[in-house]
Amino acid sequence: MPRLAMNIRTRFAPSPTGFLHIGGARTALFSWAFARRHGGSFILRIEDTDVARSTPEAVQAILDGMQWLGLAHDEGPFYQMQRMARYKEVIAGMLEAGTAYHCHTSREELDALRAEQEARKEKPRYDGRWRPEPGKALPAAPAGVPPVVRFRNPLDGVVAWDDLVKGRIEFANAELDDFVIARADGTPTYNFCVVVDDHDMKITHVIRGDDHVNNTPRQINLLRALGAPVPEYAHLSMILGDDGQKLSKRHGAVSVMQYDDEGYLPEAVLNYLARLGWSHGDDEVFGMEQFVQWFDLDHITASAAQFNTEKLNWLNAHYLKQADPRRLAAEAGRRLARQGVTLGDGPDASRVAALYRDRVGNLNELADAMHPYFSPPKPSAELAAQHLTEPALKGLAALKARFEHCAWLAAELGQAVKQTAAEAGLKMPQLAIPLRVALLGLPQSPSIDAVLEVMGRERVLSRLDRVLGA
RNA sequence: GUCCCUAUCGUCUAGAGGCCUAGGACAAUACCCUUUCACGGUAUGAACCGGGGUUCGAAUCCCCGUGGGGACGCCA
Repeated sequence: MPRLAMNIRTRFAPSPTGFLHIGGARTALFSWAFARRHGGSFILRIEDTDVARSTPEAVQAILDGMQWLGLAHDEGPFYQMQRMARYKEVIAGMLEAGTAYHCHTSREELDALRAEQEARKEKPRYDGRWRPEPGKALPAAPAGVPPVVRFRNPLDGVVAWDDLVKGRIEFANAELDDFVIARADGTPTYNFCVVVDDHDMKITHVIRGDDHVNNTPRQINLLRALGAPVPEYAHLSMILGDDGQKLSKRHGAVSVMQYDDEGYLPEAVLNYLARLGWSHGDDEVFGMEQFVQWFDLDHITASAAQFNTEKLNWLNAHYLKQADPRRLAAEAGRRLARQGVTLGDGPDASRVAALYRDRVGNLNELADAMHPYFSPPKPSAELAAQHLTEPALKGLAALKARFEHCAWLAAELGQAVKQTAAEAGLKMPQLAIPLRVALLGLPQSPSIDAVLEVMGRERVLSRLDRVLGA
């Protein structure tokens, strides 16, 4: 494969106008995996030429999101605003070579032009009125209107490329207009910077969102005008929200960091994203190491995919079940601390976490489940009335006596509960549930013997005292 | 409006002309396990957008239609 011989270089190039959302995260994941898969380099580039909308907070949010996901870049982050000198140099060269020209059309004129074209049901585009042609008389440049620089796009022929996910795509040059590459204030625009950067950074594979398909022919023409090689392109279709609607800042698009807040494990989010629009036969559950070995651009779906929170939840639960209890205890501890609960003088948090990791769907639920172990429970009046009845309390008293000198091991403790129930003429649930309410303030819990063992004799006895009124 | 992309169970998808009476996963339903609640296990229902071609044969190729999406900025 020639692909193995060349040094694969991919990039993720977000604009810092908001948080890193799920669609961006998947684009980053695929670019990262492709570079990793081929032993290449993954570059992070911040496209901040829109000075009005870019913010340092957004840059940080993107960096945080990438870090949380564990998508490390090999080069960068590069900031376009720091590459101004280079862009201006290229623009000057193009002006010199005649592949770009000054255009003095005002915004008002452009608006009028667009309105006319729309009225005629045509595709709105610049009409080339300032485009120099042999034998064409250009109007006199109006004074006081700083010109923009436009790219001189070929008039006819077609631009085509073999998109690595969508197959061959062709555009007639007649559909394209002479787009602005530098604003009146001299700052370069997106389509221009991308081309210069991708070229300078020797990007071999441009993996990006579907919404850039229409920019690609312009960028290819620009690349040709610059005498630069054209990279491979892979356009990823978009991700729709859970409701099938497209994601936008005001509808459904959430920061990847929100998944952290909601108790998702990064490996679950990553695994979910990997399977959203890409597949490896029937494989569903796999870690990043495996993903990198399998990943290719041939098995990416060309159509849009709908986000499915339920499947993400299932993967999250799956990863929770096999996560290291110490890590889970730390994560739950972080969350409990926010509620003012410390793990300090409670039972072994790792053991508690181990008791619950296969019963909860996310870290917040885990924290909730662990909560009663670390702060005294307060059974509601309803629960008390329902379960802490006269016969149940008698049973609990008997149980307490037994617990005082019973060996503190799950098997023994389970036996103790069974025997006490039998002696008190109670069925197992008739004693086990009141016991749960007494210890945890809840009628449900993991196996009662395991709960007892983890909680420890002292804590069990004192909690029993509380309900027995001793 | 113009251009571009796209179309398999509710959802994510397998499928690259015969292996498909279309497979897997999530979700759903039922049952089992069980000291509670979960977990887990087993089973069931559920799809090739429509119409034309091409071919001995089409979910797979082509065309048209329809649905969905994207783009049409001195945003990225």
